[in-house]
Amino acid sequence: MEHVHHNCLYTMTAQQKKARRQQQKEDTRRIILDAAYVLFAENGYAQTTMRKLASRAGVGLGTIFKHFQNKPSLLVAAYQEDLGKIVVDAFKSLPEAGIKKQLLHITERIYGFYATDPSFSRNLIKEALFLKGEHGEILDNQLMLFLKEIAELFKKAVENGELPVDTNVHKGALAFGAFYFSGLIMGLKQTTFNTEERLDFVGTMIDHHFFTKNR
Amino acid sequence: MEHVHHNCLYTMTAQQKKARRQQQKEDTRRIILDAAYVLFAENGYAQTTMRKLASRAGVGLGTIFKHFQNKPSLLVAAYQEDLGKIVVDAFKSLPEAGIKKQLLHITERIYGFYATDPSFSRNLIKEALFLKGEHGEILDNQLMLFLKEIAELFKKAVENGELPVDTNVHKGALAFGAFYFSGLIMGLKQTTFNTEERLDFVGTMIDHHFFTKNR
DNA sequence: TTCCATTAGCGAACATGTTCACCATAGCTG
DNA sequence: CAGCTATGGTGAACATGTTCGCTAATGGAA
Repeated sequence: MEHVHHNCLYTMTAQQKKARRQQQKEDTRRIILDAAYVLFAENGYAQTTMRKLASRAGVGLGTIFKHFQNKPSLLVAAYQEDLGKIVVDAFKSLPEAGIKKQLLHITERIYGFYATDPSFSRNLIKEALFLKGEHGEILDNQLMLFLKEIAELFKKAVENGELPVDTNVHKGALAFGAFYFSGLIMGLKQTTFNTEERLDFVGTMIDHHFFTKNR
Repeated sequence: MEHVHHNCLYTMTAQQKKARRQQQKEDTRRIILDAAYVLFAENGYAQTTMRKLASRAGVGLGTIFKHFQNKPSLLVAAYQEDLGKIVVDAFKSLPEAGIKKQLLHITERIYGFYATDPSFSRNLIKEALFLKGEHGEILDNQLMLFLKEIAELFKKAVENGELPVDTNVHKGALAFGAFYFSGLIMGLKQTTFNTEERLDFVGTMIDHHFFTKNR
């Protein structure tokens, strides 16, 4: 990443000039974010002091707060890209057959991420849960998109004839979301995340909710 | 509440003497807890500093930490009695007919509590979610008891013939728990808790999970 | 080019949760 | 009663997230 040199200013177009400062800001933001990602992973959330982070990123303490409202926002920002990629990957590698298999596939991928470091994941979930401000809204949007994608899977399952035609795909997605989220929280409450067990729970719930004939 | 006077020591039985110091400790704990309850309710969680609380309770700053591990524990301790009462009341005033009605009744009572001050409730849930230490375990036990009670309701519904005999009451309770919890979180994510809407969600989910004939 | 407004960058200062060494007393032991 | 131990009570000290006024440089305006 090569910075435009100061002397060249007069050769730049207006747009280039306009973009330069903004670009520099974006760069330092990136530096902070990357340093945060590493430090959080290496030393955990609480142990990663804003001062240590500033030092590691090579910026001033106050600079961090010019880019992120507070520590929780920074935590969420540092890991939402990762999580986003995992979700995208999960949807790309979807099994062809069966809505249940598909849902469990996605669940497994995401649980896998949280399972690698439960203690850290607890902090992440805790801080992300009711996060306010810019990053909170980003999270909400991602959640909304996620549910929309899930609903899409349900829609296809209905078209396949796997689910009855009167299925409300939106409600279906919400039900799955409830199972997924509860399973996640239950798993994280234990010291080690038992993915097997949690997947079994979600699978059972899906079975009962979507594939059981009652009375 | 009248304290035993120092001079009377020699007239006390061994047990009374033994109990005295412990009793005094319990008393100051109570004083702190009550002051915390009031201050949290009046000024909110973040605005209630440990110093203000110490001042209000008439104890030293350090004293608080002889009774509670940290601020989140104090928050949870201050409100888990309230919540416990609400749950007990909800079970006492249970409608006779219909498991769905019963579940929604309980849900409504609890949501009602959280709805009165969503901002505060967000803090409470956030801090209680993965709370460690003594108070975390108490919470877990209460949750377990709650689920057991719910399972009991399911069992009765099975005996009534309202639900099929092969119903797994434990799984049923967990499913309800997932709906209840998700509904709570969704509701609290909004600035004002729309109890009506959330109850509708939980009701719909219960209907679909327990009373829908699929295919 | 020169001037001006905006803002990224910065760290001292502040607020607050938490720790800890110390004190006083309860309550046991002889 | 006399001495000892354990511990409730205490606030100074500390660590850390966050704020805020300052500086310098960017980039637009005259």
